[in-house]
Amino acid sequence: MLTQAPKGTKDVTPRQSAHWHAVEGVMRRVCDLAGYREIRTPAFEHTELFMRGVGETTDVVQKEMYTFEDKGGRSITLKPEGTAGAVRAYLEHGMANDPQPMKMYYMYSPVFRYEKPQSGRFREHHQFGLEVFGAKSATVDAEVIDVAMSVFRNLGITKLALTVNSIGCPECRKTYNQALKAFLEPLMPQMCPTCGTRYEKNPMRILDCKDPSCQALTKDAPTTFDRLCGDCAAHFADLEKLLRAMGIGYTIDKRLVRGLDYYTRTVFEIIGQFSTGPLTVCAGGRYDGLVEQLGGAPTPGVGFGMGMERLIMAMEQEGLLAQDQPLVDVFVASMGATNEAFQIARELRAAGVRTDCDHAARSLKAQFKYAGKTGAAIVLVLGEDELREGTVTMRDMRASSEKRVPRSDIAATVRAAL
RNA sequence: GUGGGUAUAGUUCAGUUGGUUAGAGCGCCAGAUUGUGGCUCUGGAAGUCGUGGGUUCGAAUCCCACUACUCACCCCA
Repeated sequence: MLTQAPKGTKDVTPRQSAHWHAVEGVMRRVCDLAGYREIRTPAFEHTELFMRGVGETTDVVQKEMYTFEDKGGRSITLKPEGTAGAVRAYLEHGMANDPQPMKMYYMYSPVFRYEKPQSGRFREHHQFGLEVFGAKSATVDAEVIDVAMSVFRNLGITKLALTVNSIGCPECRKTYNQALKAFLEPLMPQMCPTCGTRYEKNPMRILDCKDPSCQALTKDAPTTFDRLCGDCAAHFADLEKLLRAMGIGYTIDKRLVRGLDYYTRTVFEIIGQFSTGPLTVCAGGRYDGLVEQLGGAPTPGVGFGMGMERLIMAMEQEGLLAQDQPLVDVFVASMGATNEAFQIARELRAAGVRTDCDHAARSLKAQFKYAGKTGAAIVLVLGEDELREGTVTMRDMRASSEKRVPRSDIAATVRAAL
C-alpha cells in the first residue's frame, strides 16, 4: 500500500523519461515554428471556474472532479482539463490587450479525473495543448489541427484518423434544439434514462449516446451539421477547403459531440488505433463563447488537448520509442584512488563530457562491468602505475584498445576520441 | 457508478488430486589466481505466497470477506 502509487497514477521512471523528453522536444519545436509560446497554469483552480467553464451538466464536472475545501474554506479543484485555466489566465493578465490572436501551448500539464482506470485511462494524466484567443478565422482552426498533425508526423505516428464536425453557434443551436426535441419527443419513452435527463438539459448530447438501441432510434435524427446558420456553414466550408489544401485527410462525423459544454462550431478528434481498440489521442475545437462566459469581453477561441500517455502508448505500439541511450560517454575507474577519480570525472564534466566514476569501491572488474552497462565508450583507469607517472589509461571500449594519457591531456584526448 | 479476470522474489512466471526447509528465467551482487567489460560457468542476496477469517492433522493450493491491480461499459486525452 505504502509502496504503491495511488490508483490510476503512473510513475515515469528514469529509464522512461527520455521518451517523454523526445516527445516534448518535438512539441516545443512545432509550437515555436508556428509562433506559440508556453503557458503554465496551476494544477488547481477555484471549483467555480470549472463549474462555469466546463459546464455543470457534463460528466466531468458532475462526477469526476477532485474537489476539496482548503484550510481557508475555499472550494478547490484539481484541473480536469486545460482550457479553463488558460482562459482564466488570459483574463487575469489582461492578455486581451496584447496583440491578437494570443497563441499559447501547454505541455506536461497534469489533468485529474476521478474515473475507473483502464487501458489508456488514468486518474492523473498529462496533456499537451494549444489555445488561441481572439481569432475567428477558420485558418486558426486549420492551424491548430495542423500543429497536432505535425506533432504526430514528426514522431512518426501513422495509425490515426481525424474526425471533424461543426456543432454551430448559439444561434443555430436554438432552432436546432427545437427540431431535435420535436424529433425525439415520441421516442423518449423507449430511450435510456441518461438520455432522459439529456433531453431536458442538453438534448444535443443524446446523439452522443453509446447505447445501441438509442443509437438506432436516433439514426435519422437531425444533426447540428444539417442546421447550421449561414455564418457557421461558411466557416466550416472554409475549414474543409483548408484541410484539403493541406492534404490532411479527414472524415466528417455529423454526430460528433464533445463532452465539454463550451464548444461551438468546429469540433474534432484524432483517434489512434491501439491493440485494445480505438482511443482518442487528441481532441478539441472552437469555444467562441467561453471567454465571455467567464467574465471577459466576447472573444473567440480555439484549442485542443492531447493525451501524452496515450501518445507515448501509440509510439510504443508502432515501435517508435528509442532504444536506451548511453548513460555517460566516459567512466573513470580507479583502484583505491577514488577521490582522484572523482576529480577527473569533475574535470571532464566541466569540459562538457558526460562522465561517471565508481562510487562503490568495487573491484576493477566490477567497475568495467558497470561501465559496460552504462554504455560508456571510454573507460579511464587510475591505478598505482598511473598515479605514479601522472597519467591515466584510456581504454576505448568499442575498439578494445588502450593507451596512457598524461593527466593534463585527458579532456582533449577524450573529446577527440568520442 | 456497473460487470468480468487476476493477485507467488526487483521483474516475467512455474508450483501437479491440499503433504515436510516455495522454484525457474531475466535482473542485481560476488567469484572463475596476478590491474580490464560484452560470451560462458559457479555461487549469493532477495518472497509476511495481496490482507483477514474459515475448513483441515496439514493451505500458495479449498471456501468467505476485504483490498489492490487489470480489462470492458459509461465518459473521456
